[in-house]
Amino acid sequence: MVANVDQGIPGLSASKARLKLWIQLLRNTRSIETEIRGRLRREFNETLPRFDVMAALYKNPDGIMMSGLSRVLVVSNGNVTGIVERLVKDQLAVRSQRDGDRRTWIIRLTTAGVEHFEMMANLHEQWIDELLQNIDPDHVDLLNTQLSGNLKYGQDKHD
Amino acid sequence: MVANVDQGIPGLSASKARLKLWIQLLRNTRSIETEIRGRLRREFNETLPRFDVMAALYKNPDGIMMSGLSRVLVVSNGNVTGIVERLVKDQLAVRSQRDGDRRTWIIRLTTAGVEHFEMMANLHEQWIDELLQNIDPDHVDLLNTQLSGNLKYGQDKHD
DNA sequence: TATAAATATTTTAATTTTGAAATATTTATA
DNA sequence: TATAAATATTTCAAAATTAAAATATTTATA
Repeated sequence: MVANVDQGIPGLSASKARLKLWIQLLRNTRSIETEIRGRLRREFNETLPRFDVMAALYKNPDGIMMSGLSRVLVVSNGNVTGIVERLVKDQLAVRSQRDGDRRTWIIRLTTAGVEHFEMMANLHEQWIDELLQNIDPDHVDLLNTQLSGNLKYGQDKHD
Repeated sequence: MVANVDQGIPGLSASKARLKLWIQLLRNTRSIETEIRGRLRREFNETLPRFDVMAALYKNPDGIMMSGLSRVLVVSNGNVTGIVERLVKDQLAVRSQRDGDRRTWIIRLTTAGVEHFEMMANLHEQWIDELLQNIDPDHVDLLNTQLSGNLKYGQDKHD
């Protein structure tokens, strides 16, 4: 057990205080995600994971590899396979093979996919703006810096 | 589209800046969750959702209802049913009926469950302490306040 | 007291998610 | 050039997750 010094909250060690705030952070972000998920379903009959993949594809009009999606969305490879499969089946995305590298797939939104995403994107941005109204962007920025500071592990590449 | 005023980041409207930071926040928290999930599996052959449920049960030695677990963990009712079922099967938790209300179940950790959780809890707390080393607790606290400020929707109760 | 509304939970079907193993391909090295 | 190592992706089985519907019970109300 870590020594009970340097405590910002009376009676709690620094590590316990950090743990508590971390749990609250997860809870709060999950609440907002739940709200967004419900609105996507009710307004557009769309799921959050599909929306997230489409957003990543929209940001990459020249296409992005499966592993790129996995990296920027911080989900497993196999997960991306399933979601993209369904988007392709719905003709919202296409897979193509390039590069002379026959292992890699390049994923793009179709015209219908772009239309579908743009139809949702404006309202989605307004929702985030509404739900995070109280947030000071500078604080989030700082916290993001602090959060990513210890990620010697996973993916923290820019977009 | 929201007017392009009050911009903290050049070229980005306030809502776009907020959206971008929100996505980064989700990505960073997810990276840390992924790391914790992997360590739990490798060190203890345990999953994160099960650990989270056990943590909530440990904090409530007098028991907590299924709906209470659902609320504090911000997951659906049906989800809790499945996880608790597996914990009960493994004899780490028990369900009991009290209150004179035959709809409700009170869930508790068994002695084995308490032992199992305590065995993991210290190391888990160290992991969080390590992974969030760069985090200023005051900033997380402030951000939590800001995040929960707009949650007229979901659950933001204490505990 | 019936009946309706509210509450607590489980069930169900579909999707999401993970980690590990398998497959295919490319790159590096002996 | 073989062979090994690395890379990219899919497949697989199990668990997690959701939303909606179903079930059971309690509480409120006419």
